Amino acid sequence: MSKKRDIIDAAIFLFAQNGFSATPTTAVAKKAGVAQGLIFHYFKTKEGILVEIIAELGDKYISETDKIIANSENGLDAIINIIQFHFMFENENTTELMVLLLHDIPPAIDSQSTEASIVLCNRIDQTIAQLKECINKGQADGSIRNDASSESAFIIRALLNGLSRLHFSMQDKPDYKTAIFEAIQFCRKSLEI
Amino acid sequence: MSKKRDIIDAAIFLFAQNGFSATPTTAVAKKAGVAQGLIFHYFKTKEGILVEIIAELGDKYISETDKIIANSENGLDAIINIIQFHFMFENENTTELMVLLLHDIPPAIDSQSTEASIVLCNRIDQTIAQLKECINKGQADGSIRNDASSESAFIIRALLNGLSRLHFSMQDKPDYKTAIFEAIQFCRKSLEI
Amino acid sequence: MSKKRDIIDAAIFLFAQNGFSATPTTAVAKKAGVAQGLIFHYFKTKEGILVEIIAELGDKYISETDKIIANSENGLDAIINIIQFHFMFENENTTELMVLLLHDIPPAIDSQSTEASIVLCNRIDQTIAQLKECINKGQADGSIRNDASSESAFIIRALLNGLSRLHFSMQDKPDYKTAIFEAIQFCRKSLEI
Amino acid sequence: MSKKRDIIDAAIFLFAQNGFSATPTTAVAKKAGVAQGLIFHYFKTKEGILVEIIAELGDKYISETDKIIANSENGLDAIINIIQFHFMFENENTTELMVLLLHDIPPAIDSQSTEASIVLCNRIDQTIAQLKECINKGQADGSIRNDASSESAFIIRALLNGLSRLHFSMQDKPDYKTAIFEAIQFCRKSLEI
DNA sequence: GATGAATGAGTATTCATTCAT
DNA sequence: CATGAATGAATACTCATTCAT
Repeated sequence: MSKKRDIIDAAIFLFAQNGFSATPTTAVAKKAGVAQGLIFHYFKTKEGILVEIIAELGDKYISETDKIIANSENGLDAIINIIQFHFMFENENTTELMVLLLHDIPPAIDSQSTEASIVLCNRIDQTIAQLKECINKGQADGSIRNDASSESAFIIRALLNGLSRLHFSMQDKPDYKTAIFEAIQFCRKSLEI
Repeated sequence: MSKKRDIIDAAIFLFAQNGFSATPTTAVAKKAGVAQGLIFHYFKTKEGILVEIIAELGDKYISETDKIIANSENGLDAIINIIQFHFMFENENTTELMVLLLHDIPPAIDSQSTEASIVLCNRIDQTIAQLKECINKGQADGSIRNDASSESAFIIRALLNGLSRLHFSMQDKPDYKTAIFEAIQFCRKSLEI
Repeated sequence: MSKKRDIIDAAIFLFAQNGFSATPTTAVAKKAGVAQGLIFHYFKTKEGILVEIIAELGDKYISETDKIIANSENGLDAIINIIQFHFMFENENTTELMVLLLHDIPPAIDSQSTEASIVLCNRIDQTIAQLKECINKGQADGSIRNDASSESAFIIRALLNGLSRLHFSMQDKPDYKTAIFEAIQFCRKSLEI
Repeated sequence: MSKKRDIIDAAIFLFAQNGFSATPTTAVAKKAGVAQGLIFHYFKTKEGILVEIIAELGDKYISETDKIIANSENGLDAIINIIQFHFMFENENTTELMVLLLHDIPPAIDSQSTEASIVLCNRIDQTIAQLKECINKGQADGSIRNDASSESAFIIRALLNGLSRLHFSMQDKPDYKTAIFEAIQFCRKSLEI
């Protein structure tokens, strides 16, 4: 199973660096130190590697945030903790996350949806559902104001993904630590009673 | 110059639908009703089309927001108006904007930056600079609280881009009008005194 | 007629530098400072330029050698003078001659002969005929030994063209002046009584 | 390795017939009976085929002439034998040699040198070095006159290449057997004491 | 499991040539 | 005579994928 792992790791590195479609399977095989054919033994298609990367990282993210929600005092606290976790996660899984957020999969629109984009959207959907759950919980436990709509979950997800994307792609990044702190304040002020 | 326009329009449509790298220049030529060679007469490379699309739409966005800033009462008002404009712009230029936000340009990292990604980052930088200007103005005119850092500009940009991206790529979109309203509230609560 | 001349001069330079097939007509037009279309106004095809270059230089060479033959004392003297002239000509028309000798025209074999190769072979044939004439004359006037066959003309032509080719294409050229002197001695010893 | 051989053989035939740049790789693949992609599996570029052809034939020529030199009685004898060998070699490897001598490689001048031209010049250099060696040996063993300069090696090479070129490209070839005999006499008279 | 030869469809780009102006 | 937009056929090279070993 070690060689399969080598292939995935090589793919993460190369997809993050050059993009999915600009990375040939020959390059992945070379970096992984295996024959090109072995890739298609483990993954039916090139996209199969991407799907596995997305699912793996997405599931890891979701299971971690699940724990965070379970361990938080109330709904608002859970959201704050998720935001903090997001940036820690981004920091520890920069390369992998770049594959998810900067990947070049055709949009899942017009029935053209690819398997990778379906899996990715599914994982994002789950994170939005988690945030919604937190908002509902927070409104129940009194930590989040009642007029906050559940659409806020969508907004927070957009904010987090958008920040990571900007972080990855911009050369002139602002003071990122401050930005993270600001992001938390941003959400807190918007949600708390 | 009409044929050049036809090529750009065809490219916008196809890049938005299938992604940049999944769109062959033959398809662009066919849709534009011109010979394939003409594409390379006007644009040196396939990426040249993308660069022109990005620059064109980016400049349009920036010049509009410039006007909005000039016509707003104060700093906070300007930001609110920019957010509203953003969604109107997204609505009126959905296809073009999908090219900018969903296109598959390799990340501008590791010196691998492509011309398209450079041009795109440059335009995003300008929009961030505009937002910073609004924050500074708002703090001067008393419409924005003094402890709001200029990193908020980065956050608002991330929020807007993130929302449009989610909007484009997710199947189960939430009630978007509410989301827009929420986004404005989100920012207002976070910035106003 | 000045622009036609500009086209020919540009073509000579570029064909010599990059080879005929590696030189696009756009490059010729650009260097000549004319529109690409004008090339096809003066020359029906790209090969037409090459044909004109070959014919022009070939005819110049032949008419000069004709004069040399007429002015030489005897057959052997004529050949020696032609050899000397050849190297002077090579020196004064280096670029043009490179087009003739290094050009990449498909071989005139298997009925695939191109117009350019026909014109070139025709000119070479004429120079061989001139040398044959000199040998015959030399045998008549007693300056060339009788057992020298008329195939020597073929050999001398091969020697001259071969030397120029080597001269053009080799980096480590030997002392060329000595080589020229040697070439003359080479022929003299072989032909004279 | 058989398919690689098929590709080379097909390329030799087609390059000789139509010239290098006028031969598409599709034609080579078709004639070789392989998929076009296989060409680029074995040779990185189209020119790679040419390089291999040149190196292969050049090395064969050089190793044969090395043997001839070793087996010759003296320096002059070695040169005479090399000349005879050259024409036998030309006869037995006509097609391959046409690729070397008629191919359309841009001149190795102005730093524009292609890999093929570098390899070719290198092989020609080696044959010149061999001839020089023979002249030196001949002057030592008394078979070649002392006032023959080592530039004669350059001249003999020019003569042989020039003769083969003329032979390949001219329609009206003279009695070639006589020409060979003459060429030998030509050199002998010029070199021997 | 693992290799790498072999395939063949795909694709950006080039370029001679035409033609309306 | 002169331009340069427009054409369309040609072509080197890429690359995911298959398969015999």
